[in-house]
Amino acid sequence: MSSEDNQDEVLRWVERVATFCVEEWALPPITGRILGLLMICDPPECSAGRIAETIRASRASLTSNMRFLAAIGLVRKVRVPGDRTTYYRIEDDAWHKVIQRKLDSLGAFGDIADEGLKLAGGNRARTERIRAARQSLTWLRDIAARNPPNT
Amino acid sequence: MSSEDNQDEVLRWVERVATFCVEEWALPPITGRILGLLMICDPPECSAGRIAETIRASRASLTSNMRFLAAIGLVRKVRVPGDRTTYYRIEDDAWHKVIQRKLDSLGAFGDIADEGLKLAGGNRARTERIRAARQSLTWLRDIAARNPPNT
DNA sequence: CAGTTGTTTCAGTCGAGACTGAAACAACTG
DNA sequence: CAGTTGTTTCAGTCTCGACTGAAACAACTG
Repeated sequence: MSSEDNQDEVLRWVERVATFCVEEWALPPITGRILGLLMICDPPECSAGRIAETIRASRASLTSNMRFLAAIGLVRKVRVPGDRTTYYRIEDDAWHKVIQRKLDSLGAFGDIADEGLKLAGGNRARTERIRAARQSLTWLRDIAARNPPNT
Repeated sequence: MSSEDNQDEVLRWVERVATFCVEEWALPPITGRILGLLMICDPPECSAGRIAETIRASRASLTSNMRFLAAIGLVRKVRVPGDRTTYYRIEDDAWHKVIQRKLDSLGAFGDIADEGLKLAGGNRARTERIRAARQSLTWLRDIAARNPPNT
């Protein structure tokens, strides 16, 4: 079923995911490939060694990337008794977390904007630009808060 | 009013905006500084030369950065008759555009996810991860479409 | 214990691209 | 025309950090 023919296609798909991660979120290429592969690999758990050879990356690179991905909570370590290998699995809510984090960062920018308003003083023309920015930022954050995802 | 005392504070604020742009959107530092300055400068229009000296960047860098910012529609060129200088002004909807673009890119990822589902075939455990990702992505895009900003 | 298998660390390479200075260019003035 | 002021181009530098290979390490087995 998941024959070798398929493998090429899967790799191409992984690469598309990686490209997206690189361009939109400025992640390193290998990090993107890992995420892509972990999204579609079968079974869902995969060892660092296996990932490394599949995406043609060094094990050293895998180590540091997996540590990073685990640290930010996108990937989980899975250890199996009687097996030396550490397996990794993408978190079910990985992409939700990514998006949520982006939304939170908009909130942080809102704070910066607020202080900018203070700095600009009462000057209407000067505060208007910042106010417009702040408005757009809070807009998205607020509707996200008001329309929680149907889990 | 906007005295020299203020200048330092403004520059610090600009730097905070720049840092945000660099960390969250992976823009080059100078690009971030330009955006920050254009948000708060008085008057709202500012020449490349003036920006350059304010944020301590070369004119060459300003040229390429302004071209980039104009190309993606965040900044507008303003020319005044009888004045050789080209002025720049941040677009009123600059940040709205930035956010909108990010939302659109999520749609693009949705397409990638769809093709991933085909690749993964009927295998339930395999499609579930992709489905979850797709779900989170479309969630935000959809509520954004349903709750247009109050312009 | 030696042997096997997997992981981590570390020093170093390498490429990308942000940034600059200087020179060329353009658009005006008197 | 020469002079002034602003802009753009271009070649080159320089920093950053992603990535790797090799060696050290860890956890097991017989």
